[in-house]
Amino acid sequence: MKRRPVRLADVAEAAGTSTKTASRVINGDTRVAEATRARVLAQVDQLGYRVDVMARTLRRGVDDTVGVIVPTIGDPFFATMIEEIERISLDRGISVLIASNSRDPRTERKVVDGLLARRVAGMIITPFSTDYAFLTQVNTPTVFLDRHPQGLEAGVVLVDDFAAAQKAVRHLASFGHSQIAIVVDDLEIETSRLRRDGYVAALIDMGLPADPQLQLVGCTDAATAEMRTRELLSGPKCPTAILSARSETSLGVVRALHLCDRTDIAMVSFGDFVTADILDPAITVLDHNPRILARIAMERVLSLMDGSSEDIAVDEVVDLQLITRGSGEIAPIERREAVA
Amino acid sequence: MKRRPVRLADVAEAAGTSTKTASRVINGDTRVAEATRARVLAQVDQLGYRVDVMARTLRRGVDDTVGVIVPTIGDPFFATMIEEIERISLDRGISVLIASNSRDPRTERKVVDGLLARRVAGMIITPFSTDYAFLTQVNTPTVFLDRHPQGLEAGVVLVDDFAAAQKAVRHLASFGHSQIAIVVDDLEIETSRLRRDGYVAALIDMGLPADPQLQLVGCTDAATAEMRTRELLSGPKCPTAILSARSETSLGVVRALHLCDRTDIAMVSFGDFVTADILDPAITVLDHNPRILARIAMERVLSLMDGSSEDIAVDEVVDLQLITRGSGEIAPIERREAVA
DNA sequence: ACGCACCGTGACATCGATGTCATACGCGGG
DNA sequence: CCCGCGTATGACATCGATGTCACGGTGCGT
Repeated sequence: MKRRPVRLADVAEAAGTSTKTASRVINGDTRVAEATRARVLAQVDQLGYRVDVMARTLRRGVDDTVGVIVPTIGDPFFATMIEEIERISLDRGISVLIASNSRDPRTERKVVDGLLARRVAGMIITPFSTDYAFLTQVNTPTVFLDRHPQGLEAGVVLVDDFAAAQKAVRHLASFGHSQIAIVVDDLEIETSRLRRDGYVAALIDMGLPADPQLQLVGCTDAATAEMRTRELLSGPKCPTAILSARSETSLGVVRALHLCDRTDIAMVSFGDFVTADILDPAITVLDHNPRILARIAMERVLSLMDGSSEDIAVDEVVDLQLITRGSGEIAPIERREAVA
Repeated sequence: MKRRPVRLADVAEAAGTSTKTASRVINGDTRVAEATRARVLAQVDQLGYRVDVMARTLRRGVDDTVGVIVPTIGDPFFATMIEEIERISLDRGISVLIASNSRDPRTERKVVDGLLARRVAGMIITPFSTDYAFLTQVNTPTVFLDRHPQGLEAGVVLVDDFAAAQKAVRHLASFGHSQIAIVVDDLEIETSRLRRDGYVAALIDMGLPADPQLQLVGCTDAATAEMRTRELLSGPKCPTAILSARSETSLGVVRALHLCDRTDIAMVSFGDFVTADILDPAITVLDHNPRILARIAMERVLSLMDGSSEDIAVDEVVDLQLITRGSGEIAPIERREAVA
C-alpha cells in the first residue's frame, strides 16, 4: 500500500520535459512556452504533485516561514497573538511555525535551535530568560516581543509596562486607596519587574508607603495567584485594592475575591480577559492588546526578511489605555463608611 | 556579517575525521572509538553545530514531527489541547508543527498540504469540512479529533456529543424547564449536528416540543452568540433555559444574560471555560476536557508512527461529566412563583 | 546574407546528511 | 603463518529541487 511520493521528476517525465522546466512552471517562471506550462500543470494535477519543502529549502538555504515562540500557547494573550500572526502570514503566503518554551530556559534554547535547524526565514520571540548572545552567530532576522532578550542588543516590540502600572496605581489611588497590593510573576522576567517598579514608583511618588507585604511576587499562574491572594485576604495586612500584573493571574485574583466574598476590594488587571466585562463588578483593565503587538512584530520581521530594512536595535513602544468597568472605581471601605 | 551555517563537514574536518563518522557521533551510533567521539563532540560544541533538519529529512524521507491542525488557536479549548500535545511531544523528543484552518475548507486543504510537504511523520487533525479522500494517496499516519473527516474511513477520538447534549437537556428539564433553547454552531459541522440532535432527541423523548425558534443555529463565535441570544431574549419566545453547545459561544450567551439582566434564565455550557465557576451564578458545564482528548490522540498517532499498531477505523469515545455549579439548577420563573 | 539578442529548454552540479558498501587494522584459532 | 572475523573508519551515491551555464532556433537590424 505504500507508494512513493510523487517527485518533480515524475511530473516532468509524464509531461515530456526536463525536471528543470517543470521546476520553472512550479515556480511561476515566465520564460516557459504556454503549451509546455499547460502540459506540466496538467500532470501536476493528475499525479497530485506537491513540492518537497525539505528539498527546496535545502537547496534554497531558507524556508519561507516565520517561527514564533511564546511562553505558553494556553495563555489567551499569546494564543490571540499567534492567531493574528497566522492571519497575516496566510495573506502573504508564508508559513508559520509555532512553539512554546513552557517558561523553561532549557526548553527555550531547544526550541530556538529547532527553528534555526529548520532554516526559518525569520523569528518572532517572546524571550523567557535564555541568553541570546548566540544569535549573533546566526543571520536569521529576529524580532523580540514584550521583553528584551538577555545578552543581545535588539529592538523589541513592547508596551510601556512601567508607565502603565503607574497609571493603574494612580487610578486606584484617586479613589482613595492607600493599601494597594500587587500580584506579580517572577521578577526575573523583565515585564514583571517593570510593572512592579512602576507600581512602587507611583506609590512613592504620591507619598504612599510601598509595603513589601502587599507585593505578591512569584505568581506564575492563576492557581498560585488565587492561593496567594486568599492568604493575603485572610492575613493581617488586607489591602483595599489590588493590581494584578498579568491577565492570567487576574483570573486567580478574581476567583479569590469572589470565593472569599470580598468583591468590595478594588482591582485593576494588567491585560483584558474574556468575561472581564460581565463579572460583578466588571473588571477594570489595562488594554494590553496582543493583535496590535502581533501586527507590529510581523511588519518588522517581514521587512527584515525581504531586506528592505536593517535590524536596528530600537524599541517600538505601544501605549496602554485603561478601560474602566467598575472594579477599579470602588472606594475603600473606610472611605465609604466615612462618606455614609 | 553573513556567515554560512556550520555543516557537518566542517565539524568533521575540524575533528579530523570523515563526515560519515561525525554523522555517527551525532546520531549516537555506538561503533565509534571513544577518542574520536570526544573529538567530534568537542568540535560540535566549539563551532556551534546544529543538524540541518531539512537535509536530514530529505535523506530520511520523514521528519520526526507530528503536525496538528485545529480550527482556531484562539479557542481556549484547542489552545489547551495543543499545549498538552506539545508537552507529550517534548518528553518524546519529537517536534510539533501547529497550524489552524481558520474554519475555512480551502485554508484547511492548504494547511494539510503544507504539513505533508514537510514530510511530517504523523498528523492530528480536527477536520473542518474538507474532503479527506486524498489522504488515501498518502501514507502519513493521521488521527482525527472531535469529528469524522469527510470522504475517508478513519478512527476518530471524540466525545459522545449526542449523549452529552441529551444529558444536559434532561438535567435542565429535571428542574422544570420546558422552554429550553440551544445555541449552536453551523450544522455542517458534525459535532454541532450531533449536539443539536441530542438536544432534540431528549426533548422529544420527554414529550416536550422541539421548537425551531428556540434553536439558534449558525452561532460560529462568541459575538454572534451574544447577538442572537439578545434577540431571543427580547423576542416573543423567551426560553427559561439555554444550552450553549460550545464553550466559546457560552461566553456570548453569558454576556447576553448578564447585560440583559436575565441571569434568572438557566444555562448549561458544553465545555468549561475560565471564570465559569466565579460568575454569578456560576456556570454548570459539561466537562469537555481537551487534555484527555490530546493524550489519547497522541498515544494513537505515536503508535501508528512507530508501526506498533495498524490504522483501524474505530472510534475512541470519551464520556462527559456534568459539573453542576448553579446556572443549570435554576428553576423557571413560573415554577418558582408557584412554589412561593 | 550575417551577426546578435533573446527565447525556450535541458544537462549537470549542488544544497547537507546519511545509507551502502568497502577498506584497513588487529587478534585469535587452526 | 595464514585465514577469517570483528571493529573503526571512509568513499561514494543518494534524497528532491533548483541555480548555473550552455545550446539550438527564431527574428530583427544592417
